[in-house]
Amino acid sequence: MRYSKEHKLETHARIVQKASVRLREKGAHGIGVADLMKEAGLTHGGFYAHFASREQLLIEAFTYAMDRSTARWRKLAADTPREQRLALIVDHYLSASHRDDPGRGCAVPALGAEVARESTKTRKAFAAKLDAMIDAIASEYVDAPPKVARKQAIAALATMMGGLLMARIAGTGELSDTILDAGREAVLGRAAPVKRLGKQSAARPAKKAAGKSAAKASATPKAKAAL
Amino acid sequence: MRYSKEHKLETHARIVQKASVRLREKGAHGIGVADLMKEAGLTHGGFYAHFASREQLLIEAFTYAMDRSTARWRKLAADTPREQRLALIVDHYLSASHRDDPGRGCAVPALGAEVARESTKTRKAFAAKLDAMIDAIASEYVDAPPKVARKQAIAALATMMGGLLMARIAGTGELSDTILDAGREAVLGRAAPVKRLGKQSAARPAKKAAGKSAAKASATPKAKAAL
DNA sequence: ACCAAGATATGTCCGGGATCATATTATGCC
DNA sequence: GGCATAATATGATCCCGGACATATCTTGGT
Repeated sequence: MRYSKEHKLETHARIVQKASVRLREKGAHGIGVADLMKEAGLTHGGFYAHFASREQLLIEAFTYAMDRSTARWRKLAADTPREQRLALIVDHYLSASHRDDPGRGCAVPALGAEVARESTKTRKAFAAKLDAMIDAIASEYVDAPPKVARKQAIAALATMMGGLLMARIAGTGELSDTILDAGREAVLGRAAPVKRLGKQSAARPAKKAAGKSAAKASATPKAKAAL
Repeated sequence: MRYSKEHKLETHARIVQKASVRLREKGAHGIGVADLMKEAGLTHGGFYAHFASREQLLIEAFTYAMDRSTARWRKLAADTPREQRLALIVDHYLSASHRDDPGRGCAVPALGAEVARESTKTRKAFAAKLDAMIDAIASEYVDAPPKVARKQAIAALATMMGGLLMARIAGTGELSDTILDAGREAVLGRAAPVKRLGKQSAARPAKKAAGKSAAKASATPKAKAAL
């Protein structure tokens, strides 16, 4: 072969990476093939030498973005004492910087709804990565049986993703910050993350943090539904 | 005036309503002006007699969809004993029928991410309705101080919206149903809803951990329309 | 240095969508 | 019934995006 062995692979990877950023920023249909190629320093013509279709790029870019998030969490967990892992992840996830930088953030709040409308093939590829995400978080709920841990992980992720989505809709003002706070508190069960800025409110019923399984014991008649 | 006073108003409203359904189904950019007009039984030409721009229709359609959801919750609450209200709303929200019928469902999981990328004007209009949604749910947390109630409402909504989004990504299989379950349990503090809602996706035993303390039973009657 | 294969660029086709200008149709008042 | 006017339809324009056919450039081996 004339070109260096990895030349095309590198170019391909670069297209995917840059596309994954711009797609998260502008939406699955918010940017065209020509502009995506330009992001990688190329023109639109060579596109079909790399991808069978635009959809194929979408799949690769989505997959890449999801893998990056999951890998980041696993790495963060590996470098952190167990009791702090979940808090660290959640604090990063429900932060203003994540809210304000969708291009480098989780693909689910940014692209999930659009993915749900794409072809089955695309949706399933994405769903598989969502499943991996769930597993990564579930592995933090070590003291619960696998099925319970997965449900807890799902609940935590749902709150995180829904919270980030809501915060982005709200923009950057007070409501948005309150949403981020409320989400963190709900997931972490009012435990104070190491580096909270302010806004640490009164006691709330214990949540479903890494504690025992369901722990519905507290039987709080009213304030229930802490999550 | 030649035409009956409300003729145009009715047409306008019909366009908005039909559009709000199709937009939730196909995304904010997934359907064009011509097809949206066709939905209302018209052709595309008259569009600009009703709306200054496509964006204006989006704003009206989004607003309409959000108002409908909020109004439905308030009505549901008014017709239900206090202890069951939240459970009823959540059970409807995190149901297979809501998941499978985005056109009649909550606009946030369906359109939120796209709205966050629209013009400030559009986003703010949507955010205002999100705020109203939060208030509607917060009014169920009657025994907490207003600020706490709002945070609890935000957390509940985040879990609901994130859960529905995740469930739609997962499709209609077992993972998807597990996500709906996990979300309900998280929001309602592990109480199992008495029965599933109307149309069930795949045949699956809905008998999940129903053992523990029955915090709040939720006798959900049949339901069809979504939230 | 040369050159063939591979990688990228140029240019085009086709379809679709937003917008608007103009034509047609429907309505209710005289 | 006829007419002025409002509501809707027809048709055209302009632009953008995906796909692809073809041309040009780049590179490593000779």
